[in-house]
Amino acid sequence: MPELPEVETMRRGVRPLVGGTIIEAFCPPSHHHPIKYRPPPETLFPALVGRSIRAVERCGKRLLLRLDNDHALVIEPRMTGRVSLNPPQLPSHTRLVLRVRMTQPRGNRKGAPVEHTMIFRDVRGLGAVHLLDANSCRTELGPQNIGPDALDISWQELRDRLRHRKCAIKVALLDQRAIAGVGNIYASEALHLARIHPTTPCHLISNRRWRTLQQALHLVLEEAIAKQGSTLSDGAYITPSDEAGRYQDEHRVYQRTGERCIQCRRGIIRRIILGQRSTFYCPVCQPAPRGS
DNA sequence: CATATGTCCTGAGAGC
DNA sequence: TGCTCTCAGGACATAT
Repeated sequence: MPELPEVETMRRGVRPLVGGTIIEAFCPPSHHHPIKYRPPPETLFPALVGRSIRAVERCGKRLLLRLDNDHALVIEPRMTGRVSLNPPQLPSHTRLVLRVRMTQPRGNRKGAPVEHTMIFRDVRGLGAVHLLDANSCRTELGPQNIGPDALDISWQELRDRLRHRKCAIKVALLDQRAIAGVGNIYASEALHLARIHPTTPCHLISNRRWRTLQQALHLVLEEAIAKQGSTLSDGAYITPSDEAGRYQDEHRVYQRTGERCIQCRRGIIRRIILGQRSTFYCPVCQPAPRGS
């Protein structure tokens, strides 16, 4: 499931498209249910042709291609969406194909045209592709809907945004309006590193622990980016160059139910359900909050 | 406003 | 072997 590190890996992989011009955009014919396109495909795809790509950015768990007309092509991978650059052939469940011609090929004095193909593929089809104008970008990706990026947020801001809540800290970390980029994997991982029990109510967390949690989030996310994200047993996530991520091997608790904790070497990792999502923790490192 | 629940979707795996 | 069932969870809509 692409979270911040996986989408950041996508962003870095797709960076070679910057400066190129989109010469073709389409979705190959298929029998599967269409994903959510906005505007609908018959408007969206033609609107992309002829546009050049100014920048490739990440907004929380979304990938943004900034275009030369102040629009942005926003790709939301959600559960099983992934991008590939120059795939050998079009795989099943391909939802978008962009052919991009590089206008100024680097290190190529003869100027032979260089082309790239970027595809967005989404097996379960829960993802979305949006073409937003400048105004929609400001509102839909603005602070009303997307909180500060998890890599940029200070511990004080994290605290101030969550400390009034009574819900479990694990649930709060998944709220993209409070803090952007954290998903189910990295919420469990960061809480374990910070030694905070996932059910701890936000309003019971001390200043010292908010700071520890922010540092843990930062560390875990940076570690995961360095390993190009986590490819789980379902294999849903893969890097743009079709390599598996390697951070799943470094997971401290996620999908490690029954294993011995590598941090304290005593606890046995447990799995519970919080907010309808699997949550993993070590009962020794992360003692239950008082009164539960 | 905060929080809880239902919905979408497909393929993998379990169980019979 | 082949069928049916359950499960995975990010974002959003709707309800409380």
